[in-house]
Amino acid sequence: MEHCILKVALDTPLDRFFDYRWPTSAITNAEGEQVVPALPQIGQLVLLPFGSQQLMGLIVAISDHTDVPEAKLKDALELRSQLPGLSEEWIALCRFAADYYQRPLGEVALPALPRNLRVGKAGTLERNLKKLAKLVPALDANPNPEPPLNPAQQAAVDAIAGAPGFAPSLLYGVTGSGKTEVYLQAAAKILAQAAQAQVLILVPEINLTPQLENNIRKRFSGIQIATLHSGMAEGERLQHWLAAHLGQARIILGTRLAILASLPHLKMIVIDEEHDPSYKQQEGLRYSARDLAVWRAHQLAIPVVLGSATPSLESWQHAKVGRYRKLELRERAVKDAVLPVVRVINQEHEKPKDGLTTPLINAIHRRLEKGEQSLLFLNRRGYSPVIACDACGWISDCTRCTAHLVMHKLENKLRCHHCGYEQRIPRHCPTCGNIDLQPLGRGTQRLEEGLKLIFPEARVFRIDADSTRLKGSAAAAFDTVHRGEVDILIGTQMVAKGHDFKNLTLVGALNPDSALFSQDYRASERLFAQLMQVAGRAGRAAQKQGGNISEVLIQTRYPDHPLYHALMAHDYDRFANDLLDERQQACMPPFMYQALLRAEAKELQSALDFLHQAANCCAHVGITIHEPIPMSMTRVANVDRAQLLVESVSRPALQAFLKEWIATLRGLKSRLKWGVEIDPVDI
DNA sequence: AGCACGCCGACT
DNA sequence: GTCGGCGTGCTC
Repeated sequence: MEHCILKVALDTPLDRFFDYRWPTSAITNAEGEQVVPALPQIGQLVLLPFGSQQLMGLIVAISDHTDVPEAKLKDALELRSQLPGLSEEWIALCRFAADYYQRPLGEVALPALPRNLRVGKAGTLERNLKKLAKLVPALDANPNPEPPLNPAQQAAVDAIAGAPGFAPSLLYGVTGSGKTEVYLQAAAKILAQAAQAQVLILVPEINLTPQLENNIRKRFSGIQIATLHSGMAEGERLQHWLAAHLGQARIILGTRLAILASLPHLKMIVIDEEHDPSYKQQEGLRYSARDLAVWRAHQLAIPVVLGSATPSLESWQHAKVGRYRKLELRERAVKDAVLPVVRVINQEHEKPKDGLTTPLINAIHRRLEKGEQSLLFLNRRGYSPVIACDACGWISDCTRCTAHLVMHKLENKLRCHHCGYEQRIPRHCPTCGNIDLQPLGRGTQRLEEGLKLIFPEARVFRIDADSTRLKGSAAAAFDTVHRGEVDILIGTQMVAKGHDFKNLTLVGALNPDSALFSQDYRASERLFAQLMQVAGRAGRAAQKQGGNISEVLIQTRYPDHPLYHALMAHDYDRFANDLLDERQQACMPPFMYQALLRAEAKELQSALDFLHQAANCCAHVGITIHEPIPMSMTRVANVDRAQLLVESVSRPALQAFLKEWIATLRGLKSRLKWGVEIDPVDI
């Protein structure tokens, strides 16, 4: 019998391919019939015996010889020939990501596929393919009536959809400036240019931006739209993935994981809110969907649009030096909309009562009188971040983490937000017995309690991760606000994204100061974006006759901080340029390339020892290796974590060093858990 | 990473 | 007597 050799990538940390036999001449099957096996192709999936388990592998090469000894070589079990193979471009994308993030190809490519494709039986796949074939795709990609654009929007659409080849654009415009309309009309043009063209639109979190999905579906009611995000059920996920892979879905809307979808006719990528931290995966393969999107666009020579009111400094710098075209939308495109007035309230002069200063309380009163809504933004859930005993100094620390137990009064629980530990709130101090335990600080629950006392007649409503724990309840909560059944909305960062509250004219930001002096140098950049975004919830349709001007009031102890000044002046340009200058002078990203080696162990010292050993095990010319340090939150769930920062002004030099370094570290055979992160965002 | 094999402690 | 702890070695 004749065979060929399949070179296969597998989802294992072993950085090599595995060889398997596949028959190329007729064989006898179980029923005793002679059958000719399917001809394998690069990009197809195969089911394989691997050790004692069965795994799905991706064929990356087909050959007629192998260096693997005959005794070790095994036969592949099943070829998934029903499914068109993954394209060479897709494999190249995975290979790039694998190289860039220093992982084996199989660890990138296979987890990027729907689980049902990897572990499911052939029958599941066939059923899904049949279901899709029945769904005859409507092929009318013409958009429904499009609203007129202002000149800046029109120029942006023309620039994006008119330029052939790789053309990255930074679409810079405040909330309400009409970025979405630019995406939609640019997408319409791209879809019109080629009969099969696909457009990928990435959003930070799909569940928080249902309005965008609705807009897309309404506009393009004639074509199939696929959505891809982590909250989907596996069956649904497979359906949508297949629709994209087979080219049936013409618009693909998804979160960061959608950047690794198979899109055979991809002609444009949009990254909405490109600065958003959720584009960076924070576990496993820590990739940046935004960066991969730009690479993918470059690979395919297609346009990519990065949209934001507060672009990341990385993108800002690219635009500054001309690598990206900056397309600016200065006016608010929404009818009658004006920018909200942003003011700071000096907390040193105006002492807050129940967390609220008098000017803020008065501003809320004015909205209540006019029947308008107010939003109070407090990025801290629970009742109070910690409770303490006045008598002996005991505080509610988590025994398993370097963190406080947060008081959740409604559930009568102390809860660790990092490891999930919870206990009843103690009636008296566990060390001295004092019954007078004090909640320190203020979370959304406590703010809600205070507001109900100050405004007994108002309908106060809270939206945070606790109030929306049940699936689907977040959407219901937002609907309640949209229906006008809420006067005062309290929310964490959950409310900052996407939602356009028509009747909301006041936003109060409580206690944002801590980010100003954070260890993390990116904290102020994030704070600006967050405040800008939450400010954008107000004032989209404000200033109807008799209505209040939309107002954003920030309670701070540092009213003169440049960040607040820039916010009041709506001047992100200056803020970003100043930050970039600082970064350049301090040799920080984007003027420096970084990687982080993390280690975890039961004892902090063994993690630090490993990192010290790592720091001294390799030659490093042109690479700076910093001192190993415990992570700022050292212990989580009884595991101590430490990290080692590595940086270079040359990315190729850093990449080359890392490759060698990681190989050496693997050779150390250390028993503790470690990993390397490229372009870390929180250090 | 899984997973099996392998050699030493407390239990029906 | 065996169930099970996790050390180490392999996966085409």
